[in-house]
Amino acid sequence: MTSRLEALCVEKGLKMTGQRRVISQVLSEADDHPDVEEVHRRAASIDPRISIATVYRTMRLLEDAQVIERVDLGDGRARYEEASADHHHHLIDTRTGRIIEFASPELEAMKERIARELGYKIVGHRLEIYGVPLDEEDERQ
Amino acid sequence: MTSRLEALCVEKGLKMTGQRRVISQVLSEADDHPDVEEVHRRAASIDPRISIATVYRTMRLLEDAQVIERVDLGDGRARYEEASADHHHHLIDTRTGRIIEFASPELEAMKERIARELGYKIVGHRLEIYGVPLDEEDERQ
DNA sequence: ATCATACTGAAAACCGTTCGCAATCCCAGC
DNA sequence: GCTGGGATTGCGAACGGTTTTCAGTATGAT
Ligand SMILES: [Mn+2]
Ligand SMILES: [Mn+2]
Ligand SMILES: [Zn+2]
Ligand SMILES: [Zn+2]
Repeated sequence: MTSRLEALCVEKGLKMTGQRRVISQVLSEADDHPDVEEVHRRAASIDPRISIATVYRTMRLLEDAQVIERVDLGDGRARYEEASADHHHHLIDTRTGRIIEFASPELEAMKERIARELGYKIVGHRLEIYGVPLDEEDERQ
Repeated sequence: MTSRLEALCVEKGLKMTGQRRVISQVLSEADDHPDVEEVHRRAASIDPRISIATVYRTMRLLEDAQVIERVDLGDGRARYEEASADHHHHLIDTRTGRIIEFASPELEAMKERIARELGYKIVGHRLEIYGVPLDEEDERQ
C-alpha cells in the first residue's frame, strides 16, 4: 500500500527506499506531532532494521522537500507534522502536554501589519501559546 | 559600583559572590540579547577567572529569580535579556541578525481571546517574526 | 575570626542531532 | 531479468549547547 506521503515523495523525484516508505507511512498515519524518537519507535515496529540515523536523515529530507514541517514546541527536540495547506499554530496544555491546533486570520493579518509598520516583510514566524484548562485554573500544580 | 541587577539580586536574598556581581554588571549594561558565551566573554574581560560553567549556573539562577528572561530565537542557544515590566516580542532580520523589539496590546488581547475560546487560560506564550527589510525584499539571498 | 554552607572551576556526562565510512541498496540502462 | 555506479544505510564517533560531579574555596551569619 503506498501512503499519501510516499506518493508525494515519488512526485518530488525522491529515491524510494524501504526505510523511506516505512517512515512515510508512519508520518501519513500520524495525527499528532511526534519527535524523531517517536517516529523511529513507530517505524521500527513495522521494520526493526531502521536506524535512528536514517530517521533523522529522512526527516530532514522530507522537511527540505516540504513534505513535512518542523514544529518547535519549546521542549528541546524537533517535532514534525505533515505539511498542509492550512497554516496553524499550537496551544500546549502544560498540565497534560496535549496540543491543540488553531488558526486565526485576524492574528495573521495583525502580525503582517506589525512587520510592515516596522519596515519588514515577513519570511517566517512562530507562535505558541501555553495554557491550562479554564476549569482547572485554580488547581495546584 | 553596584549594578542594577546586583541590587535586585540582593533584594531577592541571593548570596552575592564576585562572579555574580560581574555577571550582574554585564547584564545590566547589555542592551542586546547575548547568549551565554557572549555573557562569558564580556564577564571574562572584567574578571578572567570566571568560568563558563558559573555563567551557565548564574543565568539559570537569575532566570529562576525572574531577574532576567530567557529568549529563544530559534538558533540553537538560549539568549537573555533583563526582565522588564514591559512585555514585548522580537522581529529578527534574517539578513543581518538584527533584532527589533515590538509590543502590541491588540495582539496580546487577541491571543488571550483565542485561548479563552479554546477553554484555556494562558500561562505563557511565544511569538517571533522573521523578516527582511521591505526595501530589500527582492534582493537575492 | 570561625564555621557550616553555598559556590566555584575543570572536566566529564548529557542529550538531541549530524557526520564519516564501509557495506548495501536502488533503479536506469542494457 | 541482470548489472554498475551513485545514492542510501547502519553503526559509532563527533558535535554543540548545557548540566552535573567533585574537590577546593569563598561567603556571610554568628
Ligand atoms: Mn500542528
Ligand atoms: Mn527583547
Ligand atoms: Zn501564523
Ligand atoms: Zn506577548
